[in-house]
Amino acid sequence: MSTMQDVANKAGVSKATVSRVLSGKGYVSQETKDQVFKAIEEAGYRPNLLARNLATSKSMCIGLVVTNTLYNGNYFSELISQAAKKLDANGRQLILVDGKHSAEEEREAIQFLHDLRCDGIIIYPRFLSVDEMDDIIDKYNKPVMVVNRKLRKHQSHCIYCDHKGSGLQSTRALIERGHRNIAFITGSMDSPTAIERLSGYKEALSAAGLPVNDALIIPGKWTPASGAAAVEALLAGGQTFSAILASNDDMAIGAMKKLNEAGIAVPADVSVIGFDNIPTAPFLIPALSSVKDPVSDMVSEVISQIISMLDGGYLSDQNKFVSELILRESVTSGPYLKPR
Amino acid sequence: MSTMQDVANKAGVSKATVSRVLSGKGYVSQETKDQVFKAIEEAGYRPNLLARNLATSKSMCIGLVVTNTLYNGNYFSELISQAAKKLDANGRQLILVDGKHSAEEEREAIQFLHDLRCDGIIIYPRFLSVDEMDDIIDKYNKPVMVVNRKLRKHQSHCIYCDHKGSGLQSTRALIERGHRNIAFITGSMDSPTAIERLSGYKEALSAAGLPVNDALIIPGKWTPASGAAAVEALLAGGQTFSAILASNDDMAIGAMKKLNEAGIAVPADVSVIGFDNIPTAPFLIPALSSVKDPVSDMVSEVISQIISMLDGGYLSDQNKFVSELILRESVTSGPYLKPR
DNA sequence: TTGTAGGCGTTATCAT
DNA sequence: ATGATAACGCCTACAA
Repeated sequence: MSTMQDVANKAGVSKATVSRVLSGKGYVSQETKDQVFKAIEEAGYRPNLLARNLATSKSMCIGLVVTNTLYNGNYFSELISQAAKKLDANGRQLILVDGKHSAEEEREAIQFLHDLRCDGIIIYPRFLSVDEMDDIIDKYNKPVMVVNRKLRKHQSHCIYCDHKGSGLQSTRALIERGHRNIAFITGSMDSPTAIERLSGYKEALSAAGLPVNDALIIPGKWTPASGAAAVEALLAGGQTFSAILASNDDMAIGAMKKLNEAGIAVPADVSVIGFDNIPTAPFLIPALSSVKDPVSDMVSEVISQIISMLDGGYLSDQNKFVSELILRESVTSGPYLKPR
Repeated sequence: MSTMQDVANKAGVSKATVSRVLSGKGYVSQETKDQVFKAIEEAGYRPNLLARNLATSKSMCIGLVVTNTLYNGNYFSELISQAAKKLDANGRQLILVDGKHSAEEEREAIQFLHDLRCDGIIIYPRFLSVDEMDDIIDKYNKPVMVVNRKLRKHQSHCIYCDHKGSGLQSTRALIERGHRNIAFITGSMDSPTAIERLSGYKEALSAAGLPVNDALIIPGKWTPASGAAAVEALLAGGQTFSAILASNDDMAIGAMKKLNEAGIAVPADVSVIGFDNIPTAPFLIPALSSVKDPVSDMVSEVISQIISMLDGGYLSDQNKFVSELILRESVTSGPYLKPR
């Protein structure tokens, strides 16, 4: 690997001059510029980014910590592609690090990014508490932004979506359309998102003066299989319900399948709403309504803010995103269903 | 940020000693070790990986170039999560770089990884020609592996899946089950994968003495919408067909939807096979057969080989993967269908 | 406009 | 067992 010194020798100038030519800063005569470029060409010279970053203590890289359990399908790919695209448009690179399966490992991932001297860090947390993240933001001297969580202290360093509100909104939509017995399939309950969606559901019921029936709340694990199992449990329990609110589309899909197998029509007999609005779902199940989780918007905003911080700008406080309920035929009122 | 020198001062030793303690190489008395650790703790010291990498010219990072058009759903997320997991198990990090929309940009992505002094590079190419990749492998002095393409020169630096073979295999399966008029929905024809799958289809027909009917070959673009459009074109053209082979599952899903809308039953009237075997598809369409693309296996193998090279090992030549045809009810022979 | 020299934070090779 | 000291390759005042 040829270095800057090699180029300098070949061009008959000093390292500093080569550096100037490359960075475009400082004055350099056109003549020497040409010589230098020629030498660069001849030497097949390529700058060593490690050395440059060390010297400047900048890396033009933004780290993203995502925890493994999220590495799933459309949601994840949209998150990543959005981040990569947006950063790239700013001449920066994305470094993706896996937060794996625990708070400790999420901490390590952040530490790694820190040790790598990333210009900024985006955390899409799974196990880390908001308080700890507030601490991390305090300690770290470069921009850190948290996605999908509302922080207590550093309110402008996070961006989130009102999951409780969307649980409330979608439940309310079902109620308004005449549903009284609405089953709810939860996500993994170690996830704040799952908890918030459930609480929105409960609150909407209470607000409408409807009872919260625990037998209609079935634990799921975000997967299609767990959605199917939930419906199976519902049917086995002989529950009466005319609608199902599943905490994500994958589970809604699993639920749909079980309903079909049981000869229960959607939406004629029962209505289903999911969350996330994955693109292929409505293609297959026109009847599936969904609450669109605004991942791309959130990621996009987070990156804008990091870049703004790096450029010495201020952070906005507009950090709460709302998700949009996309109603399809599904929510038309079905008959109260007592499965056979 | 405190440096090694700070720690050394605090502990009353030299930088070199601190370095020894940290790396575990060389002798250092237990006593000084303790002092150093204490000093590290007090100073909140964290090693600067940039400096370390510069000094060692190693980065413990492996770069992965994936082109944007692949940033899609399950296939992509499986690719990434597999890579991240496997590398992590070897104490290394994944750096994901976007190859964007052209050969030039793919080149730049590789260059970037090179300049970053990654220990190795994995290329999942889209626009780069195999010849150019052979050149790149020649020039680069660290491990480079290419996924999903068969190279001419560096046969052991690539790993690929026999897409033609799987097109052949799935077409043959349909023929064996009595289908004579098999429609084919292509992928984007600028993709070698799409071309190979199509050629497998044609070859299987010819081998069985069946005519290749161009009117049954409809161009698609990998998306569900294009799959739906393809079926629409098929129906509009009044074509007779009892089976559809779609070049991926997303298009198969779109095709299924159109068939349903047209009142054509799957598999009773027509059989459908897709490619990739995305996990939610069979959940939605039990009748959808699919050819499983062995992404995870390929990525896993590629990483093993890179790690082996880094450790001075040899490369295996077992670099051809076969995909598995997963038959569901779909391929039972349907009646020759002349759409109304 | 160009060159010199010191620094970025490590590692690694010598001595001691 | 420990300490100087020279790399690693680049940037950046400061001088010339």
